[in-house]
This record gives sequence, structure tokens and C-alpha cells, in this order.
Amino acid sequence: MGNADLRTLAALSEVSFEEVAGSVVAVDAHNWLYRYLTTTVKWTSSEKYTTDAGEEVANLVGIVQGLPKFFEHDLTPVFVFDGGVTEMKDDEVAKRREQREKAEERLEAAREAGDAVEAARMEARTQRLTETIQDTSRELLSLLDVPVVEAPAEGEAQASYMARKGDADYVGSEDYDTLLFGAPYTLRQLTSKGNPELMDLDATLDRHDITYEQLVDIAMLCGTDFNEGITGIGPKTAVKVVKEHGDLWSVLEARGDTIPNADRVREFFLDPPVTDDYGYDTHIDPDVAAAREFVTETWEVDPEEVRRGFERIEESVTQTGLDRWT
DNA sequence: CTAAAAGA
DNA sequence: TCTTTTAGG
Repeated sequence: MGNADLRTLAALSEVSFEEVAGSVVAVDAHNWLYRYLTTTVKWTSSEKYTTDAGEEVANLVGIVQGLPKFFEHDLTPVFVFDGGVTEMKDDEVAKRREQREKAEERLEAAREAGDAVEAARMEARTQRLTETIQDTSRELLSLLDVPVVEAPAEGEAQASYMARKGDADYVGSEDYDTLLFGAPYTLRQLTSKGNPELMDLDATLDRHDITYEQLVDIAMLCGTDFNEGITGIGPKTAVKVVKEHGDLWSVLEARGDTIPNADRVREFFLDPPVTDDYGYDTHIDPDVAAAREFVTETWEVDPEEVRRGFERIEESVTQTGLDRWT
């Protein structure tokens, strides 16, 4: 499984919010929202965040509660959304990924069958991010004047690209894939209470004395979201054989192994679909009244659920201004 | 995600 | 003994 394997390879260090204050973070919106959706629903009844029409709106609560974390630490978030589904539909790679995720979810749901609480949690997990969730999230962010970027395909790839270009100081994501998309610095655990965790691409490469391309090759041998790894190869041996043979192709040839669509997957990491067509103002001037109305009236969220969040947004924004780069 | 089993 | 895989909370 790619995630755990990549973690063992990555150069991670704990940083303080003070150290990263004043920077721009390109947040993988899907990843960030997904995290809130699953954790928020986890310890409360999902009924609470569902409108009469049956629309799930826990994402709105998540945004209101999550944004202050950025503002209070003088971080400017830029939310990067995944690209259109239509474009992805034709993509074999994306299809493969979707199938794999679906399978995992079914497996998990089946495993947890019998436990009502867990079943509900799994249900929330399986629905992924619906159109409504994406749209209402965009609208709320817009009311709060938080910059949004539309990625042509993977939000992670776009966010990583922006960080590589220097348009963002960090990528914000819990995923380790950002390393494979070439993100120089990734901040993890921006939502939880403790300090953020910094993942450093160059330090990762130095640690193993490998190139960026070799890191991608190593990850592919272990398995990524887009391909099954080679059985019997974990992070240790992957590093060993890639350094031994130079690149993925030589390793596969030497072992007589094969990875389906290897060239496409590799290319997808090294040169993913991204766009330069974005721009944002880091001066954030939220219309809290409009945002509150949108959340509590249009979407019928209990005002008490978001009261503190909005208060914190008002306080943090008026105090720091967040207008350094106007 | 952690811990224990299996495999090399 | 070290690495990978699988099971379980």
C-alpha cells in the first residue's frame, strides 16, 4: 500500500505554526474536505448535518471550523479543487483508481457490517464528495474571500505545481502523493490540534541519495493509488533495486516483472495535467454576515454549530488583516 | 495505523 | 534477522 510505504521513505519533521506563519498554503481541497466530512460525522449524528432535502452539509461546518486555524496562524489558504469528472472519465488511470477505491470501500463496509455506528461512518465515507458538497464549499469559500483554484485534473498535482513554481510556499495535504507530484514542501496535520508536520522533498531525496524520478519509480514498485506494486517489494527493497539498476524500466526488466500502464502512471506523476490559468489575491476580506446567512439559513445548519467558528474568523481576520501582499 | 504472522 | 503482508481495533 503506497501510503504507508511512502511515509517510511519521506523526510518528516515537526514544525511550529510560528515557523510557517505568513506563508501561502495550497490546500488540496478534496483531501481537506474529505477529512472534515469523515471526522465531523464520526462523533456526531450525521442527521445533524443533513438538510430536510437530504443534502449532506457537514462540509460547511467543517469549513467554518477549519478556516480559523489558518487565519489565526497567519496562513493564507488557497483551496485547489479537482478538475471536471467528464475529462477524467476517459482516463484509464483515473478509472482504475476509482475502481480500486470502490472495492476498498465495499470491503470496509462489509467488514464493518453489523455495527450501526461504524456502518453510518462507512456510509459517509463511501459517498465521497458529491456535487452539492463541492458547489456549496466553493460558494462558502467565495463568501469568505478565500482563494480557490480549479485544477484541470488532480488537485494535488495542481497544488504541487503551484508550490514548485513558488506561487505557494507549501502544499497542504495529508497525502504523501504530493512528494510524487514534486511538491517541495508539504504541510500535514493542519486540521488537528497539535503542530503541523513538514514533509521535505529534497531532504527525502538526499536521505536516500536518489533523484526525484527515482523516488517515483520506487513508489511505483511499492504501489501507488494508480498502480499495484510488485509483490514482495516494499520500501526497502524498492530503494535498493532502483539504485542498483538506475530506473524503473531496468528494475522491471531485470526481475521480469511488469506494471500495467507503467509509462502512463509514471508520466502522470512526473508531468501531470496542470494549468497556469489561476490567480488569487492574498488579501482576505470575508463577508461573515453573508457567509453566516448562507450556512444557517440557506443550508439550515444549526447556528450554534458554527457560532464559535464565525467568531474566530471575525476576530482573526480583523486582528491580523492578512493583507501583507495586497 | 499498530501489531503480529509469514516469508526470504 | 529483516522485510513484507495481513489481521484487527
